[in-house]
Amino acid sequence: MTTEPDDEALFLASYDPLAFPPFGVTVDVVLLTVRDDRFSVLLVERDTHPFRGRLALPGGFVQPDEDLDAAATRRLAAETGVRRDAAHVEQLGAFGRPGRDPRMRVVSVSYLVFAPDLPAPVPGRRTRSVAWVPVADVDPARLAFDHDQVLAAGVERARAKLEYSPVATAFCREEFTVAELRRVYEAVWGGPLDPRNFHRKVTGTPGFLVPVGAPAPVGPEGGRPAALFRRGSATLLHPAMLRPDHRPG
Amino acid sequence: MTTEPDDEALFLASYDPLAFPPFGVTVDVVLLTVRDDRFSVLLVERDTHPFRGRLALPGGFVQPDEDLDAAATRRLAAETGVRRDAAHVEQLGAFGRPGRDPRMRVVSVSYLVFAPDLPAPVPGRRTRSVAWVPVADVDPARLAFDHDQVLAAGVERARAKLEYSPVATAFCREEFTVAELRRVYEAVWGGPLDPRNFHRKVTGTPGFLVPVGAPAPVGPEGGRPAALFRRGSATLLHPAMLRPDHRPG
DNA sequence: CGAATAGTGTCTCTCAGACAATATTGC
DNA sequence: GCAATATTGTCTGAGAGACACTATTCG
Repeated sequence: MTTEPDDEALFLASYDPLAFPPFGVTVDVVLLTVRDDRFSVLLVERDTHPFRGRLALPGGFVQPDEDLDAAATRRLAAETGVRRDAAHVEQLGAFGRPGRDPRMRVVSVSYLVFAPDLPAPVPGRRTRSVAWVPVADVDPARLAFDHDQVLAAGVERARAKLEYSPVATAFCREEFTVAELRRVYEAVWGGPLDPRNFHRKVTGTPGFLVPVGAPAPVGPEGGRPAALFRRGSATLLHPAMLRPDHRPG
Repeated sequence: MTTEPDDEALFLASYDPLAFPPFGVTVDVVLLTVRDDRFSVLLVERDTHPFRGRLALPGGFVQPDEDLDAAATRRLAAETGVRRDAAHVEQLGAFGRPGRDPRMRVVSVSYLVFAPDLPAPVPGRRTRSVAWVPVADVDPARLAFDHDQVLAAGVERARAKLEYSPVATAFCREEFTVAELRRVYEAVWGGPLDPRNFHRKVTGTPGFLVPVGAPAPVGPEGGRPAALFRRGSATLLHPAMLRPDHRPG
């Protein structure tokens, strides 16, 4: 069942990588957060061709000996200052339509990142500016490449994932209140949730939240102080959170 | 906001695609079906290097002007005879760890396909043989490349997707009985389901199944004949089907 | 009729959604 | 006390799981 070493070596020696059509491989990062109760994405204004002056997702070419995940987290850190362990990172998918990049055939592997509200990031080398933009305010026609499709896929995945996984906590700081978590859900789903049912639900779902020993923070403008929580160990929520009007068809 | 044409043309003219590290891009297909009540995957035995003699998922290099989806359906048709419209096809993800292919740096975009039980497929050019293998019988260590990881991701995605989407019907022929659909769920999830609750559930979930006018097929070895159904128009199930013991943690 | 499979009804328990009521803070 | 926010409790209806029961076929 195993191949003979001599045979294998012979084959490798005669193999010419350039006989295969050359592709470029990039990573693009859909970095999402909740800022001022607005579900927002990090966009950069490109300062080089192609799509110079247009808004785009941060990203760039994968290096020859670099894993895809490593490339994504490298771009994330370089262009936004977010460290991998401070956020939720998952692969979103590959986008490779011929012609999506006018320079050459490029396949982009996109990554979805959830991070808590962050200080304003700094522009990178090829970017004129970088900014958080509320998802609802993004004009898809203004985005470079096929980043409108990538962003749409990331946003929809984020909305779906909040239902059955505890990743919403990745939008919060390490310690947070139930109300803060609820505002994350409300921002991502785009509608109000009943604070009382929400509270009962998240505190009653096993593994979602763990109470912090010192349960008394401040109150911003009055009201009873809220208890603090950290994220629990669950990777899936059971039962799931349900989007209010969610009637699929 | 838009770039000047002269500027753009100048840049493109001076651009050298080969200055970027060359990647190979392949598609791999995780083709799943239910055969004899067994959840099975199509594997080929490789007849060329690398991994000659080892089992692998069907796949191959993407052509220079070919869309990723098109490449996947092309390989699907070429190596298995399955047409795209006869199956459910979705992208699974990209796998691109350096070293996963000894020939060169290769990023594989994998596709997940659900098809009804099919006649035995024929081997392709670089494959010695091709066969349906029950998922439970696959030895991950015997698979070529990183196809153990790709297969595992596809299997888990399939199991999860049966919960909230009607894709299980893609494993059935165009017209099917509730019992046939139930055996699909049982094969994929690996355990028995209550036929009575299952029947009530699937027929009661809006958009999942539509009854066929002529509701009387044959009975294989006795028993009341079952009604026939086709898949409905729903893309998501509400409420979802639930895996029996599914206690995430 | 008996065996086998298809399909319906019933009961209980969990849980989502609506919303009343209580608790705890600042002013 | 009053306003504001946090948290608990109560009720109702949908639905999942267990399982008795009826329906329809073949031999």
